[in-house]
Amino acid sequence: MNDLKKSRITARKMPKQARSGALVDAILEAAIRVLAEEGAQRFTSARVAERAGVSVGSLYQYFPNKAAILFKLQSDEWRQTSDLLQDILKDRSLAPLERLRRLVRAFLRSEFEEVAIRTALNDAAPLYRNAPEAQDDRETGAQTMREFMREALPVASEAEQLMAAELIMTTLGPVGKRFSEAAKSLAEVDAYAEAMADMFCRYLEGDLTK
Amino acid sequence: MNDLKKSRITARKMPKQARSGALVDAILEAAIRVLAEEGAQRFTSARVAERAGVSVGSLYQYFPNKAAILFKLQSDEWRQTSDLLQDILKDRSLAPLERLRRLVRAFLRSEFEEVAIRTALNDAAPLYRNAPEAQDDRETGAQTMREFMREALPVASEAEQLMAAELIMTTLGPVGKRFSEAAKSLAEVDAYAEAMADMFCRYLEGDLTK
Amino acid sequence: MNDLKKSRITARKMPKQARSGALVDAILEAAIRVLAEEGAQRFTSARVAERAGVSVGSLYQYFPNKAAILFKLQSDEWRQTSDLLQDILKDRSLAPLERLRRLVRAFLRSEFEEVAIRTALNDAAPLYRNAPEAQDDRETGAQTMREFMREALPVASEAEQLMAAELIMTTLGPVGKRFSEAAKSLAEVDAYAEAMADMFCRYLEGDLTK
Amino acid sequence: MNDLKKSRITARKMPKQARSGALVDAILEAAIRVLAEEGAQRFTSARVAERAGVSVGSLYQYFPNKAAILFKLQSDEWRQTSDLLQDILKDRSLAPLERLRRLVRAFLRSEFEEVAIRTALNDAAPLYRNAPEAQDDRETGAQTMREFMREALPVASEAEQLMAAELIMTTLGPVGKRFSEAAKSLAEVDAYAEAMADMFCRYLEGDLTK
DNA sequence: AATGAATGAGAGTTCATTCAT
DNA sequence: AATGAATGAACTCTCATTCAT
Repeated sequence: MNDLKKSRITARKMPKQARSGALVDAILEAAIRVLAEEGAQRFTSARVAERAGVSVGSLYQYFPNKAAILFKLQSDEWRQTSDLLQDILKDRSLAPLERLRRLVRAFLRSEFEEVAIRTALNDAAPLYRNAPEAQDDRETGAQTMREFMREALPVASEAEQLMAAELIMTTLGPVGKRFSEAAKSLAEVDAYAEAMADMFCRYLEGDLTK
Repeated sequence: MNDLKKSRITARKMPKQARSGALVDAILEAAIRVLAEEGAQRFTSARVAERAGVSVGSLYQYFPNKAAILFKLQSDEWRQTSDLLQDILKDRSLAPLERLRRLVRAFLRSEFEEVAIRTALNDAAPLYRNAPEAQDDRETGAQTMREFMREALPVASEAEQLMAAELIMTTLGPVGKRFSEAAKSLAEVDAYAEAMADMFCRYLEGDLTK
Repeated sequence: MNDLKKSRITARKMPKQARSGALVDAILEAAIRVLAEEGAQRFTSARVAERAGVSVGSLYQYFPNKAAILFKLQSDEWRQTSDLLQDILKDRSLAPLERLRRLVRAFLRSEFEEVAIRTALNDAAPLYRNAPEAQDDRETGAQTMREFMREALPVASEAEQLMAAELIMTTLGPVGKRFSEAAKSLAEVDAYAEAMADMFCRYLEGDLTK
Repeated sequence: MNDLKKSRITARKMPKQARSGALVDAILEAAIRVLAEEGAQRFTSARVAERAGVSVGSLYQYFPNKAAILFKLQSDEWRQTSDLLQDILKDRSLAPLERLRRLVRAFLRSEFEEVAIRTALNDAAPLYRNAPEAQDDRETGAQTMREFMREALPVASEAEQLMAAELIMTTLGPVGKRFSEAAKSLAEVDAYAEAMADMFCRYLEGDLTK
């Protein structure tokens, strides 16, 4: 494989027209299919182009290199998760811990629906991990979680709030993935979600009532 | 349990056949060095052989393919973790939750010491993951954790015990890795360990006292 | 001399439309910049078009292929040299050998000013060399030199005159280039010019006084 | 890197040794054939390997990259020229200027014999020019020429000697190439050689008798 | 006329694995 | 047993040129 000496990973062209936007979409969808059906190892630029019904040349007109495609995919995933966090954690109509419980459930379900892609994308991480922009996307979600903690743990110190946010963010991702890989049915996913949510809630209750 | 040659990451000498054992060890040590210093992407059989001071041909005499080397490494890692679990969780001289706390601490520290290898090994996972034996190694550790749960959560139902065991096993690994990647000092590692242990303990206390 | 476009043929006898003339100029200037700044290897039609602020399509409307651009550039260079030869060698107010000396000096200085382009253009020679028109441009300069020799070597045989003309024309070009590459200052360029002129003059004096 | 066997461009006397030596030779000979028959633009690693009856992989076992092959070829050329200079210029049984005349003749003839290769190799110069070792080979020949000048121009200043050496070395190469490209017969080559030699000799006589 | 998206052959290079010695 | 030369498919990426809009 190629090393990422030039980590210019942001897309080459901004899709001005519907046409190129469609092409970018076609490429990304093809990329997802290749990733899900063939795995990270067989994720090649030629294969993606072919699946997208596009020439390799076109592919490279929209993405500077293979890593950029993967990065875009991952970026979209993070945005999706970030949205989920916002939608659920900021909903003040529910008690904080209830929100957290719903988040865990929603997150695990969304992971479960896309196990194949998420796993393959994870396998491909070494290819795009070094890109500096990768951090930005994560940060948005992390921020939301920290805000949530300020609300959920009003009596805890700031350090405790930060640690709680970090611990839960860190746990949610990889553990969610593992569980959605292991689960065989939606019911099982929900069972796992319940257990994880229990763990998180009891952890936070400790800091809440101390 | 399989009759896999026992050579762990912290190389221990082989009993059986001194010669081939030494060779296998040399290869595995070289593999670790290549992995840690050059990363999963540059982990090639030629490079491993060269670092081991062995010909590629010899390498293929002891390992059927590149994946087998990685698998062995991973297998050793699991055995190490398994030993850790046994040593700590079965020590009845301490209260269960104290044992769990110590386990988390010990686990994170051991991860921290070998971040480079563990990360690279993880990156290489797609190459060896499909091997069926992979499950066996994990199972030993999981078994130990389940036994621990039976002792720690005597009043909980078996389903609850199983879920608790699975949840903690699943969390320990990837979250441990993340934290040991993020940590900059041993003190920070310990802080993370403390938080994780808190989470686990409060979770178990819930089931313990219900 | 510095500005290629000043002595360019297209600038003078541009046919059809002033507009396309401007476009051609823009392309050629961009081509020079690309050549000088990026080198022959990175001289691509896309790059030239972009630098010229023109679409690739337009580029191909004025030049049948990439080689044609390079050929035009080279052609302009030859015309420049040809003009230099005419201006200096035909100036009857000076003694022939003094004219030759001035030519050498002027030529080396002009080469020195444009080392980057000339070197890159030379590197790209394989791409345009096969064009048959290439000879024509050279011929004009060669003709001037032959006429000069008739005047400078009146007692020599025609064969000697021809050979002298060819030898000096052949030497001037590549040796001029080499020296202007090697030289670090204008003074050094002049020193080289002096030596070359000495060589030429002594050579011609031999035929002159035989 | 491997130690590359020395083979000249005219693959006359290569003592067959180890297998790898033969392979390197086969590659270099194939490279010459590709260069001469197909030109610099079609000089690709695949083509060279195929012509050598070898796999691309083997090619890359002996040369780190394409440029290295070209560089080796060029290096051999320089050694050859260097040898020629030594053999002829150091022969004290002849008068200096007679030696110079013979050198010019011999050089032009050897160029003439290998026009195709030398031209193609020159076209490929951009690919290997940047290698720092390239200078070393040139230096040997230049040194010989300087020594010759000390002998041939005993009364001239050192600066004059150096300039004469540089001027003649610089002229010999590219002008020799041009002439051998232009010449249609050996007789014509010799005629060119005579003219060049005249020029050099008259130039040196000026400094000799000043 | 002008555009620039699309093409796809072709380039250089790597590497897991084999097998004659 | 041990070696390491040899293989060649596979990979990423480039670029001259065309052609629908």
